[in-house]
Amino acid sequence: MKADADATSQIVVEPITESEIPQIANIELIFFAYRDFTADADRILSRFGFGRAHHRALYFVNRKPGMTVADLISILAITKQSLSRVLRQLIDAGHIRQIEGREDRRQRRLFPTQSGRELVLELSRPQSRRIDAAMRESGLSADTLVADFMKNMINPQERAVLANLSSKEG
Amino acid sequence: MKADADATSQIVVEPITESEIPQIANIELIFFAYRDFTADADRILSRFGFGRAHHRALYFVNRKPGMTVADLISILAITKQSLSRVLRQLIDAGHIRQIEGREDRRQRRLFPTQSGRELVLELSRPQSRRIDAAMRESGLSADTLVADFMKNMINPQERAVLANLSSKEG
DNA sequence: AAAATTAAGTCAATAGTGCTGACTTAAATC
DNA sequence: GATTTAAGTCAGCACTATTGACTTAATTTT
Repeated sequence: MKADADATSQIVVEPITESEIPQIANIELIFFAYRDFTADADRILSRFGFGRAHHRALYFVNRKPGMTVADLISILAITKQSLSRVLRQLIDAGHIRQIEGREDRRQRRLFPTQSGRELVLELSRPQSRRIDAAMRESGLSADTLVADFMKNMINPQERAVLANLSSKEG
Repeated sequence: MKADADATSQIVVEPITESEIPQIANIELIFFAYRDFTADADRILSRFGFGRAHHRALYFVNRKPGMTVADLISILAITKQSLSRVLRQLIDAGHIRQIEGREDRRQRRLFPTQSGRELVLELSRPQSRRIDAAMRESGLSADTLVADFMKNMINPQERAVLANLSSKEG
């Protein structure tokens, strides 16, 4: 008993409590939920030798066809050098094509090909189904509470970027 | 016009629609919400030269003090080799200590130190506040809808792991 | 008691994703 | 004509994670 007391001195034996971190249960749930949410797509991506970076790039190009390289770098918040490899692989695989800007010929406007569209739909479908099922099972199908909550989780200054993505204009 | 039509053949100009992917708006919101959610902790971690892997390991050791190395590997779903470096750095930094199992002396039971507890609280506080604020702003404070939704986003077979984390027994 | 299994740790090699810095090319703008 | 901008490239580095092979010590099985 004495030896045990010595060996455990300085350590903390009590788990974190809700009194210390009120949202501890939700922190954990979000961690596991996001992991499973992304795992759906990860499995499909690995068949193509792609990773999450490819998914994100392909996703936004499909969401806003005709976006420039600079647009994509901005929305992904990564560097030009980081994007280049991923973009090259997507172009080489025939999922994305670059077209010289008509107004500004320095720009390379990014468009999905038919296969790029098909791939992004294949990646998005299980994610959409998972959200849909979770909403139904939680009795949230009819309202916008999930969207409201997620919006409020995002930094206020970034919410403008989202509004732009949902808008009709390129 | 003819040149343009040729140049854009095979590409897709239309964005993804909700008729193709019903939950497209929520997919996007979840992506940005999770990014901002983790960014809070990332900033703090970088001050210590730590990454997300350290956060996750430290988190679960604080959540279930006395867990074994095997427990942690299982819950993080990573390999022993991946964990080893991260765990070593956390031990060297004095945030985690290993104590030989009393029943099974092959086991190394993991406990946070006082500094480990303080660090995990510092990392968790902004995440807890963000969730709390988002719930209040969405009018969800009073009920368990967020938790319900997140639970339903997790693969059914993994929900048992969560129940174990929340239980009183080690 | 010997053999097999288990928990943990280690060494080596590899992959994916991201970073910084420095530089080039071509086009647009001042 | 000079400067700035958009995109691309080269080189090197860091972090996180992987697989495979192996060691050590302790426990369990036979």
